[in-house]
Amino acid sequence: MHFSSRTEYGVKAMLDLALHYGEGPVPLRAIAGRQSVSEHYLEQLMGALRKAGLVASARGAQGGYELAREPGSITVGDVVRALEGPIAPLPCVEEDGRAHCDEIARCVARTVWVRLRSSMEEVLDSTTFADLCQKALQQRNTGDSFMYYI
Amino acid sequence: MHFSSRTEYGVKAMLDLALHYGEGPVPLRAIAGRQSVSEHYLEQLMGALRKAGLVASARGAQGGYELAREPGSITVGDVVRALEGPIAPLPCVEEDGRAHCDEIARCVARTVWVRLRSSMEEVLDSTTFADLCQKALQQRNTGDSFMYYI
DNA sequence: GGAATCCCGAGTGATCCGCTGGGAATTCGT
DNA sequence: ACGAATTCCCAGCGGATCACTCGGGATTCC
Repeated sequence: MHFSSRTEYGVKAMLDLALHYGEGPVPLRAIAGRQSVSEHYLEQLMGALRKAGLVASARGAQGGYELAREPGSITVGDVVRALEGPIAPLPCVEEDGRAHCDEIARCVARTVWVRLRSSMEEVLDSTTFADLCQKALQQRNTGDSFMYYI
Repeated sequence: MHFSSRTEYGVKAMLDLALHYGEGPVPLRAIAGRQSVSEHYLEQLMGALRKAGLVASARGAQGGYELAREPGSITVGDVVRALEGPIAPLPCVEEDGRAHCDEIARCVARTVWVRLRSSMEEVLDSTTFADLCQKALQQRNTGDSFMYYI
């Protein structure tokens, strides 16, 4: 049970953008280099993030990506949903109605998955990229060796 | 991001066994029938659960499976780990040391995954099959139409 | 015009999932 | 002793998804 690495890379990229928020568009090449991810692969993820309205893109020379809103209003959950689909440990507890299981009303096992989903959403939706930025800067200031995200 | 249906079926099967705890071995066929799962497929899952020490098996006629311990001492987390491996949203936050990422100490994104893992474990490890049994019986008593698990 | 970008779709090898099949070993009832 | 009921084990398999790569088109700045 893992999120795919799309999500891992996507969150890293978004954090990178958050750390450069307000400085104009950041080209993919720069992000890919800092995060050691294939530029071409990252491109696909950014496409999804753009369609989800989380990043804005500028084409042409001096173009690139930037956050579509301020870091404090974008959560990790937003990114996960954009890249991975609805957050749900099993199909039968996805939020959109499609049941996929006709025993929903009286399925006892399902109560566990519902609680699990809530608890996952609580963590993911309560963490914004502003929070992560702050943590990153803190880490940089306490002279903690070297900062990964420049 | 879903658990595989191994887990879904496995939890249902374990709950079935829990509801028949103390009545001697339950044959696979009975479980498979009640839970509408392929008997042969369920067999594989039970193999994993047996190796994890969660169920005991009796071969031959009148054989079958039963919980290896009392329902109150087996959690949903136990079953998930037996069928799905360590609970971790990303490989880099698996409990056994294997890092897979050399930036662990200063990777800010990782803190989110760690918190997520904890929160998932908290839910899964705090739910025992005795709890689920109780919920199932409650539901049966409140005349809630019909009980799925007989 | 030319370089730097984003944009898009197609292809690919590996891996896993969900399931099926066949058959051996074990145990119980008669 | 026999046969039915069961667990056990291994092997295969079609489809899906993942993590990429490749190639090329469109756009924008200098």
